[in-house]
Amino acid sequence: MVGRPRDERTRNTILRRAADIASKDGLEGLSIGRLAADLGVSKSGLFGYFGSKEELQLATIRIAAGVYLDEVVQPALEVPPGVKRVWRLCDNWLSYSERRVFPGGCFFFTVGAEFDARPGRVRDAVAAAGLEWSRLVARTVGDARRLGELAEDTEPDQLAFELISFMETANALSLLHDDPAAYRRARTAIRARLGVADSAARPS
Amino acid sequence: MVGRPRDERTRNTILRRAADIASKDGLEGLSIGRLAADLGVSKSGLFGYFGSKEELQLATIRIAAGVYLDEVVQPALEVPPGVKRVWRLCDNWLSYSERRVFPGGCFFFTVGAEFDARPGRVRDAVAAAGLEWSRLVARTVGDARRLGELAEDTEPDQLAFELISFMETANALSLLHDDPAAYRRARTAIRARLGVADSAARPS
DNA sequence: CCTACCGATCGGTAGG
DNA sequence: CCTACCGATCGGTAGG
Repeated sequence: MVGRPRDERTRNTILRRAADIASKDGLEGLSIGRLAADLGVSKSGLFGYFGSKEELQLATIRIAAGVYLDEVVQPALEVPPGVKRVWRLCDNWLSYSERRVFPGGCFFFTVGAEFDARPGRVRDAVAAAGLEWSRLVARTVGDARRLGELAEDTEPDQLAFELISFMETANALSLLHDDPAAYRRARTAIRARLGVADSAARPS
Repeated sequence: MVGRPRDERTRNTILRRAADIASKDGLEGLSIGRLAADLGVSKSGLFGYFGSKEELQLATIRIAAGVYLDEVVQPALEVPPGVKRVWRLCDNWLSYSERRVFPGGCFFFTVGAEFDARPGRVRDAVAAAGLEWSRLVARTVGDARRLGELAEDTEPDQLAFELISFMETANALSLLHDDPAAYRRARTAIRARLGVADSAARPS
């Protein structure tokens, strides 16, 4: 009953826009009045969909997680388990960041940095999403090792940490310095770490 | 004449507190009224030191850069050039983050993520500080290579990117998940990358 | 789902 | 360096 079934399309439109704004200005920088003006609706009308700013923030995180799943995770699961799937996951992530699916780069990078030193439900939701992602990367690495495609002494959590480090930092540096070279550096580092060939990325 | 020489100690106290707040809540989350209340002075009195919020933000960045220099850079320059100096620089950074010299972790990580998608002087100052740091790491790596302590085909910019990735991500994950293991992972990754022994960090 | 409003807080200023 | 204030905006509510 909550969420007015008939208006779910409108609700999704609102949240997709909210995620775009939050990727640039954060979930605190996202104001209800500005979002309403942006969408050409009244502030109290928009407010009614969520009931509080915190609920709007939490719903925005859920929508962004859906985008992330569609853009990064799902297409990688079409590749069979192994090093190639690990590479696909990383390359999809870098492409998602590079294409500015969210205009402020990775939504979860922005809001992670914003809430990492504050308590509350928003922080908990952001942290949970990040943990799920870390575990997915580690599990995918673990599969590749079990298949004999990575050294036997590979520690999945450690390698996942390293891969995620390259991705996050490419996102951060490309935004702060308007420098696409960061993505090239991340791909070089990830390829070296996985021992995959420099195939798709060297037409020039 | 700007900055009232007689009050420079007060000014420094204000700015050091401002940097602490900004490391948690960002440079936009830093409000003049809250900062004044925190320090027990009037809002307009504090305002008079800076003249605008943007000038307060820029002065806060300069103070934070000084802390960074004292905590991370200077002590590493006491070690002679080479791989050990690179390691020292990285280890100092991780310690600076881990000891919460700023309560919200690395000041520049927080404000970098906050301003990476907004134009303006604050962003430019944050980006310039980040670039200076990247170049210092790359130069230190280049020195080590020239001394024959790293492989001849080491690319300083690439290795600097990788080292910085591990540091930034340790900071981010330790905060978001309240998990000190991130620092261990970063040190493991950096040691492997530099080929330095697991000396100081394995008493247990 | 709208207009009109609430108290709180924002950056900034007047006046002393 | 203070008190007192400015208009703008914040999240949220009343009333229809």
